[in-house]
Amino acid sequence: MANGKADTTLSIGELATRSGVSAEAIRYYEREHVVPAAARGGPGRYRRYDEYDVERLQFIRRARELGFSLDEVRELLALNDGSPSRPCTDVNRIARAHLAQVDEKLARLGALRAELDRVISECAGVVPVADCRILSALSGGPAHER
Amino acid sequence: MANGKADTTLSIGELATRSGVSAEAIRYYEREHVVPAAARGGPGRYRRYDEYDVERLQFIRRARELGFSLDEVRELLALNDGSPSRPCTDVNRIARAHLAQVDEKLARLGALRAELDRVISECAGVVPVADCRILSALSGGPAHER
DNA sequence: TGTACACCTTGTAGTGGCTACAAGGTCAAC
DNA sequence: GTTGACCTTGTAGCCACTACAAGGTGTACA
Repeated sequence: MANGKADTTLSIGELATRSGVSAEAIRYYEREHVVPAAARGGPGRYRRYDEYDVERLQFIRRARELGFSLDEVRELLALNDGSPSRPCTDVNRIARAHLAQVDEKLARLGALRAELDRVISECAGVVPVADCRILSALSGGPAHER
Repeated sequence: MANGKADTTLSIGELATRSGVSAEAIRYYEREHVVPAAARGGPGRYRRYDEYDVERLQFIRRARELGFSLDEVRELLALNDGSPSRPCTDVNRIARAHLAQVDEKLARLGALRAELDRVISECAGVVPVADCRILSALSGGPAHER
């Protein structure tokens, strides 16, 4: 209570600046129960935050940057808040499942990229539209697709 | 007019089956002016289609599978419909710009994947939550992030 | 001719994770 | 007291659909 850190209070705009999460996103997280409803301190009815909230939002931002969904972020936060002596099996499960999803997305995008590249490479861009290999590929050209 | 192909008429459901595009998506494309409003033929007011529409929808489906946006699809269709003797410069431009976007997305996703993998590899999943490297990385661990 | 039933119609809401307003309220400083 | 920056809630928009509701139509068969 007297640690000189937790009793600084911040507005949502200050929290936004400090955490790197926009004020609108913070309100959105509150609506979506990713973070609890902020206390409305002081004389008025504005949301008030402290250093703990800065850390929390930074946690969320980093998780989002790694591509975790808000559902996953909620779970990770709950695990982070839970019993500190429990093994981090669930954290690992969530992270590995997410990695697997990212790998899938990469594989799909890589295949798409290869196909797109193949289609493009057949066309120099100077022939008449009627002979364009890109368009003929999309029209069901002979090269692939069945 | 008497080529035995163009005068077969199809319902939206049949077009969906033949083109591989759902009936709901076809109606959506009509609303979004990706395809023109269908004729309402026959005795009632149902949409009627022909073989030409099957080809059109297949074109759209293939372009979508390659990740082109509906805006890009509209442009590609217009070029495909335009003067057949014009050079396919614009087709090439659209396709190459799209490829560049895909490459960007791949690079970002690859970097994210590497970072996620790094974070995960530091944690065997059996240590207490309090010592979990995944959570400490998200909390602003010492390894990176600033 | 009746009727069952598959299919179609339009319109609306939801997806994810926000962003971008609009219209008005509050706070702090001067 | 007044300015002006900041905050409030609520709503709409993004993308490319999907899903559903409530009702209309087409056709096959009895």
